[in-house]
Amino acid sequence: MRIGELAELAGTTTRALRYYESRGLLVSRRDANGHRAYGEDDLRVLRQILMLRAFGFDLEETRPFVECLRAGNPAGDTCPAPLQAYRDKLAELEACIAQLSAVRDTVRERLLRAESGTAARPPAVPPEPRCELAAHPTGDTPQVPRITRTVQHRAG
Amino acid sequence: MRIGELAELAGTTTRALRYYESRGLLVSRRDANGHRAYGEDDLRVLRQILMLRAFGFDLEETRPFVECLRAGNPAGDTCPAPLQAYRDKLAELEACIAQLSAVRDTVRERLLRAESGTAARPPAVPPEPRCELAAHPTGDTPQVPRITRTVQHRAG
DNA sequence: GCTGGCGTTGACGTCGGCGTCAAGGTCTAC
DNA sequence: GTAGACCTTGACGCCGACGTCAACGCCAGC
Repeated sequence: MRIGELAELAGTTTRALRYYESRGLLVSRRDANGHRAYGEDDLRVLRQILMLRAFGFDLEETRPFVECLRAGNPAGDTCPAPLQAYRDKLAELEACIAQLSAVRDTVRERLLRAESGTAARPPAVPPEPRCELAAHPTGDTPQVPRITRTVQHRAG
Repeated sequence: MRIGELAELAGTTTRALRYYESRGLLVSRRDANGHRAYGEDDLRVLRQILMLRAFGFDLEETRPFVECLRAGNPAGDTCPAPLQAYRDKLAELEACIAQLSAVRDTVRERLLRAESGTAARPPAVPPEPRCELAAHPTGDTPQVPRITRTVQHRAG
């Protein structure tokens, strides 16, 4: 199977596949003419990646699952590292949900005060972690939520 | 008051202030030497902006509030546009929380299955909107959650 | 042999919200 | 006069996950 076929089967683009390969997540044999050649196991790896991305894992976080698959496990998530990755992501999700709920409550309160004309404003600035929320990107592919850590640039 | 003083009073940086001005959110008089000069109302506008950013509004979304303040309202959120912005943001927050909760449930379920060794995997791909969740960026400033819409680039 | 459709690598563009130089001007204190 | 602390504009850097050219190779069918 060549790259275009694999991409279509998995519902993504050739560009994404080449990008995953550049990150070391996908590997490819090459035909005599240099074209990438894939098999069924590559499709499984790719689907694993895409599913996790859909759950909000960023690419690097999918690596333990990919390695687990490559190690021969039929499911990519039964090794210790993927299990821990699940737990970490769950904790992240819980924290973000709590955070967003707190913000929602604060915004709701401010809306009520503003509607009633009661101009009260405690600084009311919630705590540390950040949650970014985004609309669906292109509308052509069935998009799915995404959760990403975004530690900002501060290194010189 | 000059830019450094204003920035420190509001707990931000001069770079941010110049950026806000470049976006048309802050306006500045100039001293004879070309230095920016600010007053108390500029501090109010700036605080409004920073508070909303802390709630997850992106810069452009703070504009109605700024305009409401400039229109003479003591609170920036009693005009129709800011009220609607509050409501929109609330709806966005609710949607994102629901989305993240659904993902959390799915991930939790997959964790349980993987822990028990039961390799079952329905595609289980949740719906459309995206939520991005990020860690605190630098750790030096008291950071706060952020919610942003990120409609991706597709225009040519 | 020529068009069309696939593939290849490389490199720049995109998004927001600033950080971080760089190269200079201004004012104050010593 | 000179060091230092402030200010100015301009421009590039950063982050992830690709999109989007550009310029080329390979192969099939006409």
